Amino acid sequence: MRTTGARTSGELRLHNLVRLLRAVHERGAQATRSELTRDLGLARGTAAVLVGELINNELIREEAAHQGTRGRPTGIPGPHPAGPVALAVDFREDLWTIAAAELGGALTVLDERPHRGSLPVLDDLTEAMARHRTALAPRPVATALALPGPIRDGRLVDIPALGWREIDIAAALPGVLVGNDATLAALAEARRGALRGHGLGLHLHVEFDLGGALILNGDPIPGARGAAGEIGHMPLIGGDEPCPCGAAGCWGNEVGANALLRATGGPPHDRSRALEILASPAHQAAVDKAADILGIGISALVNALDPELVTLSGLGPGILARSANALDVTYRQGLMAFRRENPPPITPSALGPEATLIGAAELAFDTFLTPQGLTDWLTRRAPRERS
Amino acid sequence: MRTTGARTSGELRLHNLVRLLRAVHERGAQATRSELTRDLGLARGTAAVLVGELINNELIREEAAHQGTRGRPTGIPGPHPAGPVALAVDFREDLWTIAAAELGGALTVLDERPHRGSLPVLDDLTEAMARHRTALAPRPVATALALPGPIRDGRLVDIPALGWREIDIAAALPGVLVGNDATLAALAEARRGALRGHGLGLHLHVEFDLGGALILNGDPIPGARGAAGEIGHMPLIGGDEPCPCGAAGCWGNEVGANALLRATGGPPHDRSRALEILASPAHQAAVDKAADILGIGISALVNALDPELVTLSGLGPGILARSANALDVTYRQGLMAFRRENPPPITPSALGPEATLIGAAELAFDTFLTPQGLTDWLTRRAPRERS
DNA sequence: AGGTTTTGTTCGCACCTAGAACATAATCCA
DNA sequence: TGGATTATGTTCTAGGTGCGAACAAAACCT
Repeated sequence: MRTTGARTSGELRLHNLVRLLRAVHERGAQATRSELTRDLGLARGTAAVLVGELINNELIREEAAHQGTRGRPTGIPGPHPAGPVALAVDFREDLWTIAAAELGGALTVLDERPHRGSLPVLDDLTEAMARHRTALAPRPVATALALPGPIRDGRLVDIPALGWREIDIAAALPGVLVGNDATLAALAEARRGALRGHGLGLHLHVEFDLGGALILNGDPIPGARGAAGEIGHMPLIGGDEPCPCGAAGCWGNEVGANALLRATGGPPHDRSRALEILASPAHQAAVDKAADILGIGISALVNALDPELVTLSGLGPGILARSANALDVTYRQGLMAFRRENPPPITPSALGPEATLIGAAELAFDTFLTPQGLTDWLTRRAPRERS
Repeated sequence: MRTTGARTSGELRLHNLVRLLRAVHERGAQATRSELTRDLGLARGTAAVLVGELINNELIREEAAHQGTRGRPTGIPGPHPAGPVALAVDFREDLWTIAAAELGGALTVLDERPHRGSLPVLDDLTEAMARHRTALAPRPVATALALPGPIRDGRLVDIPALGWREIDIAAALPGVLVGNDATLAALAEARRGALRGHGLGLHLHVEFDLGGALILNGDPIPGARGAAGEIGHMPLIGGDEPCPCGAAGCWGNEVGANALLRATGGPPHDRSRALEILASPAHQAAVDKAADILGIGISALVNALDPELVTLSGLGPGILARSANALDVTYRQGLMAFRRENPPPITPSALGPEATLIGAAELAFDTFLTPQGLTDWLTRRAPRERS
């Protein structure tokens, strides 16, 4: 739970509204009102009042539950057709996607366009975002953008594959939350994937680079400057190979798409060819090598951080599918002896390629599903409604 | 803040009592009632009721504040002479110490005894703990024990230097909270040291081994099996040197007391000689070497985790004092380029050798300064008092 | 069709905190 | 030295909240 706690009887109501709305969202708009009432420890009467207030304010709407059980039928609180939506944007090296998420997490792709990576693409993106925002008005409550590179202080972005350096994204897209793609994939996994319900988990996102995040109780550990998750930049494999990041010997370089392309003698920055390599039996050795290194790195992180579970997204599941054995050997070898009898499992993401968008939507809703966010919504529509 | 939030108007009172008591403790029993009232956002009337209730239940007592300001004088809520205490035990390889901490953190050493490390020492310790607990009854509310080795699931302890393997400490000392010494030193630093007030910090504790913890908002990130903090067991320095932990190439082996002893040709497990080496100019090279490795390791952790600040305790401050330059060179070299312009500072602990005890006391009080802990205290004394 | 079960609805009650009005005790200043 | 000022403690009322009991409703079971 991320609620900070009420102090006055007035805040109590607000906090319980947030708790209820959050529970609806977290459970994918699947839970019945009676389940929510029980799980949140509310009296039935209180729950009725809270649900009513959310419905009155167009935050949720209650639909009949499918029957089959005894007793008076209950309802399923779900997204209101005029209710809040989060805008989620996934900006990849070759393509951007805009989607809208409603309460519960259901995603609708609104727009998708390939691009060449020249800077003016940001203008196109800004225009498209503004267009969708006004088209959906007043429903959008927050917008979040995923970017494939380190982000400092929520502003400055480097995207190595496009040659972008220190782009001030906050100036280009004011009011938009930004996050690293790997961190957001991790967030998605924490909320709606294999990490859900676990206390401490480690998620790795393999693309051109290797990124990831440590997840604690459903939230990624945020770096001081917003640049955590650069988990690939540790010298875990000996060697002094210089890394584009400026350090040397970074293990992440030997795992991602570029490593596969390099090992098989192709040009860099070609994601589709990397996928082919992963799919083709001819390149088993290159994939095995990446899996080797991945195992070494994960073992080191597990030793240091002791997660319950490790999940992989991006190219990770492909590597796992092709070279599980190679990975497992180096993984176990690198573990401290006492961890070997029951090591944290390494599992593929449960979410597929939309993980990053899902994570961005969660990030956006996180700012809304708070006492402040809810207050804004309620006061904004106070003038109109009064029933 | 670690309060989870009230749900009912009844819980509200309890949560506000906890918030107030926690604030008293966190601020070292230095804050005045009017400061606490403001900082917690309470009405003066409410604060009066809460303070009164805490006083009535012998949790705090209010003393006159030193004057000098205008207006009606306020009081300083501090520990009650019959109020709760936490028992903190530091078990080192050669010595154990028992101390009592009162609200606000003031520590009194109750007992201290050198030992040889044979297993019956646990019986002596148990006896001493029981004796002090009954002598102070009914004040002790929790006991926490710091141990110099990894702890699994809060039960099984390995202490390499003593040859202890898989000792079931929960069976030997039922009802006692146990924690790794490095993790508890980190906790102390987070609550009452240099990490206080920072969001994300990294603390390293250098003794025979190298341990530490990542601190988020005042709390160490807890490992899934209680065995996080084994941060020294990553292969960051090349080489295949086997480590007693079962893995190979662990950087922590080249930093601690054993590394210094090895480099200068002495027998292992001699802490006082390690301190001499640190103090003697004749062994500058050995200390420089340890500092080198420490810099490498810290840079890798900073790249991956992005802390605001790195703190060192145990032998760390000594290494820093002697070889700050050597450390700084490898530290900067290992950082990603964009982190170099403003890298997180590396500072010595502000707490000295008592850090581990302080951390144990904080751990114990953490279980008391909760709605549950407070309820237990209040109901326990309900039969007697009623004023 | 009547009994059973589960849930929604209504309402009185106990509890909490805010805030206003007043009391108190220190400093400041003439 | 004594009144003005200021900040804080104390007291009390009002508004708001959730709980829980009693009742109503709507499904399933036999």
